[in-house]
Amino acid sequence: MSQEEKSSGEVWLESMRASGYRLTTPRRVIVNIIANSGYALEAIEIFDLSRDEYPRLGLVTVYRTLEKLEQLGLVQRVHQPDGCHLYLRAPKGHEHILLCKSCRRTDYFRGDDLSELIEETSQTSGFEIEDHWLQFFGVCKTCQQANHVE
Amino acid sequence: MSQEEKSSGEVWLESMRASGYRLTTPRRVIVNIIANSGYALEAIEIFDLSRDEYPRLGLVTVYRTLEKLEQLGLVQRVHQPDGCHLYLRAPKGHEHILLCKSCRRTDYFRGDDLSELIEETSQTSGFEIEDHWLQFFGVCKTCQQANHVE
DNA sequence: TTTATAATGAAAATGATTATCATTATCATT
DNA sequence: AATGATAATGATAATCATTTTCATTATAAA
Repeated sequence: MSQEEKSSGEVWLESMRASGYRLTTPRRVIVNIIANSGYALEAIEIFDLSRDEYPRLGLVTVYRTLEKLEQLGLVQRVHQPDGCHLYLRAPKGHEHILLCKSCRRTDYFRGDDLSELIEETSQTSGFEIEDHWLQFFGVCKTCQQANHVE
Repeated sequence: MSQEEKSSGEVWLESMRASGYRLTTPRRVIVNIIANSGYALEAIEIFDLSRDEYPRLGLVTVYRTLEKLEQLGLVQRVHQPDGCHLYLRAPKGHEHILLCKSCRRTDYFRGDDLSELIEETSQTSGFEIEDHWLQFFGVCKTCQQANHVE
């Protein structure tokens, strides 16, 4: 909690470097856009926002960078009932995602320990359960107010 | 539990009719494919399976029928970490989806009552939570065995 | 510096989904 | 059973997100 503290973006870049990826300007720009956004973004939105800083960026590089960040567990591709392929900071530890349906604002919450239910469901179904999703969808405070005015 | 019992397909078709949709051969065929499948299917797979029974079916009709079945809450579009747009029978009541990553076999489980967590998260975040997803992903018994043989 | 090669971006290709529109089928009414 | 309004269909074309290809450029280790 001093000036020494690293931003998420810096941490992500270090993580990429540690995995043997080269640090390039396109990657720096893309990473910072996502790490500093409180919203789930489409690839094309990340592209547009990044080009404000680095106009000769190619859309392909956005896709390639997203792919790597996803593999490193830093970014999560988000799926929603009525669409998919939005990207946001991956939840840490036992966090889960809370997403505004209207503006795609992102929040994270800590929830039930699902390990018991997972164990129980494994037994009953015979499945070996490897992943789980617990996601909430709703309307954030700002969008609730916006809709009231009408 | 007699011969009188209606198959899921028949129930879905009645529900479509009740909503004012006409009952057509393409719809009957598509509905039965999905209702009787234990797997989450892609649109193109539903198309191929349906054409065994009704060869002049158009792919567009599959998409249109899926859209309606989804609106009626009978079919759910499934999203997975590494892809989306698979279709399966929607979970009923408090059921949740369990999906095999390997063969897309579908199962359903009953789980935690999330209402308390939802209430609590609403308070903390200020979000008005409207929907939630609890999904498990794993490997079904059959695929576990298949992988052992090698 | 130099150099091997990872990364980039432009362009083309692909593939899933959607829109258009003339034709056909359903079903309420006769 | 026949009629007719119109919902539904399917062929085709259009759209749009994502991926592939490949010549050029930038990174970072030596």
